[in-house]
Formats: sequence, C-alpha cells, structure tokens
Amino acid sequence: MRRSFYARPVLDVARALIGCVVSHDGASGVIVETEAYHDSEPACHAFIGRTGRTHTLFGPPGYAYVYRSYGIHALLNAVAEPPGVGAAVLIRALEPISGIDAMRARRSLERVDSLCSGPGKLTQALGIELSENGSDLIHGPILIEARPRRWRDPPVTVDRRIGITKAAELPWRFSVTGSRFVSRRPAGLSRARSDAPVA
DNA sequence: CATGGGATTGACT
DNA sequence: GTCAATCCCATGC
Repeated sequence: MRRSFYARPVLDVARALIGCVVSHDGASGVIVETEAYHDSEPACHAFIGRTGRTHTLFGPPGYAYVYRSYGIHALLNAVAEPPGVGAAVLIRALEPISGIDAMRARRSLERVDSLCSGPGKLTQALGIELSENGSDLIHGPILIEARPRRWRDPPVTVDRRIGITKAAELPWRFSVTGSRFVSRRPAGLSRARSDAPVA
C-alpha cells in the first residue's frame, strides 16, 4: 500500500482499511474493525497537542502509533492525514488468516474467533510491542497490505466508538457487517448474521 | 517527585 | 452484570 493511502481524511482511511491485511512476526489477519481518531475531538490523544506521547500522531502518515492501554495492553494505530494533523486509525479486530498456531501460542487460547477480537488481543496475537511505536507500516516489521480479492468490497457497518467517555456520540467505528471476529457486535444487530465472509 | 486517568481484558457473581 | 490488574504519560506542586 502506498503512503498516499494514509494521507487522506482519517474517516476515509478507517473505512478503507477494512478488508486489508496486517501481518507481523509470522502471523496475519484481515482487518474487520477500526475506529478513527482526530485531533479536533477530545477522545483523540492528539487533542492536547504535540507532546512526547503524541509525537507520532502528528508525524507523516503510514506509520504505527503504538501505546500502552491500562498498563497492560499495546494498542495499534495507523497514522493518517498529512504531517501536522494528529490523526490515526485504531485497529480493533482481525479475522486470522495465517500463523494461527503462533497466535494461539502467544494468546494461550485455542478459539480462532477470540484470538484477535479486540485491540489488545490482536497485538498480543501478532507479537506487536510498544517498541514498534513510530515504525513504518509500508516496509515493516508491521505490514499493512491491500485487500485480498475476496475482501474487495466487504459490507461495512458504521456506529459509535467503544470504551471512551469523551465524544462518544461520534459514529466513527467501522466493522464488517455480521463478522464474528469483531470485538463487540454493533448495537441493533444482536441477531447473528451469516452473510459475512468466512475463513 | 506524586498523582490520576485511561482507545482493555479476563475472571467472577 | 461487576471489578481488579498494571504502567505510561501529562500535569501540578
């Protein structure tokens, strides 16, 4: 994927990343859930401006913003928009494709649909660590690549972001409609659907 | 230097 | 449904 892919409005990038493939350290998965964050709204770390922590967010697009959440989990974001704008897409869930046994080992867990069904889970499954903050998503070691053919036009549901208290009303979460690999089913879709792509 | 707050998860009632 | 774990970072004294 080219760097220009990320140099667009963060909502476009969040939507376009659905169906793309993330790979790292012998494992990969299709992105089935994302959220957008932008320095104009208070849920975004970059809202407070440039600090040591938000440096990466204001840098050039197509790089990883990795930070520690609740002292425990590393969360992976893709920096978006031109340099000077603090914006990123949080990768919230993957459908595992390859290296599933490596994921199982790193997660100490068997069930494939629980391996990457949350932002902290997928970084653990892929072995992504805090030290990879600022690394290039185009050349690796964390790689994000274009959609496989069968993921060309996945049905996408838009709803509100999860786990935040500020700007919680914004509909900036994107997920593959009906996927069993997402972190939480969107509100109003409590009935399971079976029309989503399956591994 | 001390403090408080999380873009979460898994275990438990 | 509730709740604790755990640590980095921004802020304030």
